[in-house]
Amino acid sequence: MPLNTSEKTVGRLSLYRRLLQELSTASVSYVYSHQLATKAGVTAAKLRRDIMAIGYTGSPSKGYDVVKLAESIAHFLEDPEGQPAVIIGVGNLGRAIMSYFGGRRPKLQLVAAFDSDEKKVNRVIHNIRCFSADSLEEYIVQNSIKVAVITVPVTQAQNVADILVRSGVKGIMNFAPIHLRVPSDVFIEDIDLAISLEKVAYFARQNKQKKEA
Amino acid sequence: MPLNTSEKTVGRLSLYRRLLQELSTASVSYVYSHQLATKAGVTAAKLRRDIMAIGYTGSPSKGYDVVKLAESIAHFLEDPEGQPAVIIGVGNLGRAIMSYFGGRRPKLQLVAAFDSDEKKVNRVIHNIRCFSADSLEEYIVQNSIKVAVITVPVTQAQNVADILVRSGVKGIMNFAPIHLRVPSDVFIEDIDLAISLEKVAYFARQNKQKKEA
DNA sequence: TAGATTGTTAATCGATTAACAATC
DNA sequence: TAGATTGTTAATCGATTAACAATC
Repeated sequence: MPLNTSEKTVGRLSLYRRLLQELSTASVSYVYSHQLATKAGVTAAKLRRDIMAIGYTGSPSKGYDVVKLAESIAHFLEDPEGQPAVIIGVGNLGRAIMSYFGGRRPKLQLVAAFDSDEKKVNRVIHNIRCFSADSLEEYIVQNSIKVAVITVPVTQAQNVADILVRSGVKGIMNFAPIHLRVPSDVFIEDIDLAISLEKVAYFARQNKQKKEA
Repeated sequence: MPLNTSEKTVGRLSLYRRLLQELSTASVSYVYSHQLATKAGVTAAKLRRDIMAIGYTGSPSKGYDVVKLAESIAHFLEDPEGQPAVIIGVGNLGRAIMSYFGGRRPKLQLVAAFDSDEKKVNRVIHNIRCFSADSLEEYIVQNSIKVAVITVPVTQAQNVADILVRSGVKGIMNFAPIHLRVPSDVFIEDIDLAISLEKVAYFARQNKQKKEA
């Protein structure tokens, strides 16, 4: 099981697993690379390469065993002991994320939310309890949290990130539109909604220009 | 102004512009490539290459003119006539996105929301009016909408995408965890929150394994 | 066997990086 | 001029694609 799997490959494996789970609930036992690849929007060769990378082997006559491949990917992606995660910032976006991930996956759950607004403290939103931002560091250390989601305003994001890193967090999903400065051993996934929408608008427009040309 | 600018380059240009606007409000007139690059989290050489690509030229003695470069990027990214956008799906995530983009940029605004739940129709949420999903196609055609955001449940996403494409939409920001099938001239930006969080968890864990090794 | 698959290697493509000349 | 920048080209790196051998 190689440690140097690329970010893109990991993302695709996550996608394959979800599609395999759907097939599994539909009582499909085997799937060919091109069938799964079509659902995932990738080429069959790329999918085979990804699956090969985690050491799983298909059958030339039957294709891939749906249940076994899903388990194999889960074994690759998931910590068998589970990975609790926290979210900091219970605004509109934060609450939407809490709703999105509330009890979604047993091995990867949002277990606590934090906000500096005392009115939100001790409320339970989408089954996740909200704590005071003052208790963030203590909570992370005591519960050995390694994964966090940042949905605070941009002005507070770096400060929150510093606390997270200091407390031992090693992976951050960041919605604040700022490049967070963290040590190289901390993984950051930036989700910049403004940039994404601007990209969509740009390419939607380019398309128009092409047609007119 | 080349049409074949890569997706990544467009995203970075969007980021540069935001940082330039911040500098502008702080009354900074000139900025060197390495200063701006540090804020953006890229190398100075890459930033210079990106800026070169849109035909803007800096000064070896002063660096880049903050206001002029921001205008130059805006001219590259934005439609001078403005690009209205719509959102389909007024659930938790949809409302958060509406809050996020409500009146953010004059040239790129969410002008309408759509939902199949009649209880939401005609309500105004974060300054955006909610319409019936039945009127989606008519609205898009009449208002020449080219940009849309999909925040409906996964089961409805492809159906919505089909309506959007049929009505003339050319760019879609898709939050539903499904690979949408659209013509090649329609740009799709997939934002899969589950995959993103799973990636973060994976690399947070890898880090741990490395340290232990 | 024949056929369609899978695993694997070689070729291609593109983006990034590094190095250098041009400029104020 | 000297120095630090910018614009530009060449080298590198990695991912993707294409081609082919191995397998059931």
